[in-house]
Amino acid sequence: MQRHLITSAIPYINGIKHLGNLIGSQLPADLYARFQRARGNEVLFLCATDEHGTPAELAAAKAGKPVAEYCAEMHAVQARIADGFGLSFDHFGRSSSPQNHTLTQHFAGRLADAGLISEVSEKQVYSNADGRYLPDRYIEGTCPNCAYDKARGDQCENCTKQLDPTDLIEPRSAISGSTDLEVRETKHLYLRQSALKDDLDAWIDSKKDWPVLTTSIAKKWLHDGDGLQDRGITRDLDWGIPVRRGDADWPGMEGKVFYVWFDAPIEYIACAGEWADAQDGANWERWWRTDKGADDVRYTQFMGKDNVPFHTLSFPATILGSGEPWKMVDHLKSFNYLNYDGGQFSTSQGRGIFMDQALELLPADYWRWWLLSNCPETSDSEFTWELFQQGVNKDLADVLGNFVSRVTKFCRSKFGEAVPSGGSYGPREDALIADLDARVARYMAMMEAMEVRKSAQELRAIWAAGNEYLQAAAPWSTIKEDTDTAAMQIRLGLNLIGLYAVLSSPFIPGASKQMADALGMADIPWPSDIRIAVEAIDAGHEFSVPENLFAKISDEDRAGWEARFAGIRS
RNA sequence: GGCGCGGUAGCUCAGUUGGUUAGAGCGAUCGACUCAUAAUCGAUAGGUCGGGAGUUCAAGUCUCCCCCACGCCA
Repeated sequence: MQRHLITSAIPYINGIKHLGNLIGSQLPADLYARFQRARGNEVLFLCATDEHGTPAELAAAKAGKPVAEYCAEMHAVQARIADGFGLSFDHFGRSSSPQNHTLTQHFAGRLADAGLISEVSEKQVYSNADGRYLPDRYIEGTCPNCAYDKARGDQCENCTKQLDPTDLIEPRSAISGSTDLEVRETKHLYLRQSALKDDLDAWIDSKKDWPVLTTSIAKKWLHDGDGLQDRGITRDLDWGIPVRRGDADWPGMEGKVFYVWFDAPIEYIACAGEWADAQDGANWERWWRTDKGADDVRYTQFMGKDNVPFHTLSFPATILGSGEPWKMVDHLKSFNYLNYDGGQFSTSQGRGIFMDQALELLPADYWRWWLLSNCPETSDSEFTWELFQQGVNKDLADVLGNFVSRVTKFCRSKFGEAVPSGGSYGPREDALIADLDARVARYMAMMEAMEVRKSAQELRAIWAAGNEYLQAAAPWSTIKEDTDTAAMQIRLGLNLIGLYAVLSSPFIPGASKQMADALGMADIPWPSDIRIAVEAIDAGHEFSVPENLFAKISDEDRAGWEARFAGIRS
């Protein structure tokens, strides 16, 4: 039995994610986790909310709530929606957990002991009215170059000139609008990633099977310009993990917190601790420590392309630098973006379809199937309502759903609601079994390789094979002169439904369960031999005719949704 | 402006280390069937593989130049 540690990039806390976010990491990660579990492998699938940083504070302020309370509420909302989409996390944690506080401080301490942390003095703008330091993008003013009056502290959007906050004319806080600002000298910690550059480079070079998208991004950061830059890992904020050196105070760092990008990936590890504590003390180190049983673990990360640098460089630098035997990622699967109707999905602009809205329209399986079968793997891909309607109607309703209908309804009308007996498989059935054998092998190879679109394509072909068989066997004709043969043909059809239920479960868990339930089969094992699998349900076994598994999306629905989601979310 | 990823049938996309008549699904057209959610099955049509030059016995697949779209950065 293999052991798979699987993590999805952790979604930020400030709001409900859109479908682009979903297909960019959580959904393919879930597909892989479900596949590995179905095959009988041991899986620990972890995800969490990323809760620290200025955007969380601002979102909380906008909602009129203390930030801790806001995060707790939004975490519950995201957890509920994730559940609605069937995302099968073993634990959905929080980067603000006590476990992550301890672990983040631990890593910082180890890195400092290893000489990989440097202290740097910086000048930052402090807002007296807001009672806090303002990062560059939270300072606005008039551009000295073009007189644009909404230039940000780091750059003028109008003339693209780079700026320092002190360059701005009449600078003001973007949060409160206050002009009561002053420049203060403040000390910060930097992670000396540059010292680990060669180690990281060698590590990346050892990953021959990673997608080009992944390695090319990592290589660019390693070698571009002056090479990998050191990175500030602390901030002058209230909300976050207090800067401590292990369990000791860190002189000079009082009142500061770690930067969100330092503590967020550490949550992958801390989340296992949260999981263990929720399981009444399960052993989490056997998943994460190679000296404590994680040697045979295969660790796979899923993420959008924008997250690649942090997962290939910053986080590995943290782990390597600690000098401790933590599990490093084995395979890193990254995704491009899903676009919405000619533009981008946008959380800040409310453009596109958000996860909660999607579930109001249709069950999760519809979205899961379409998104996964159109997954943006090699390049950005496009969501349009027309493509969505076509894909769902054809693949789910016509090919799979209708197959289940025609088999079960034909059997009910001719033989009753029990698997009919009589006849035995002949050449046509042997040919189907041989075909399915090859297709299932390809399907599994594609799933193992995390080739999401190709897996979906093969699964669809497996569904279609059932219709092809039925069309050729034509039990509705056979039954006129040979009842036994017709019974055998429809018995095979019913067995195919069972096979489809288990094979499809990583993609469409809901419909898979409906199929299994209709057959009265609680637990169908993953097929190791197709011939055995299609003889699993014996004559006499009772079944029921399920409601149509998938309703078609009408042109009226599509037009209505298209109009409803054309604007921005209010 | 620099860098990155792409530009393959009407649409969405596959095309390993260069090698027989460039593939799939959808859509279209025609036919078959009638058990089924007017579903299914079969067949056909459709591409000078963004443009140009080069290397090679042979290039969608390598090299160079150019054009276009998108993204990142300064």
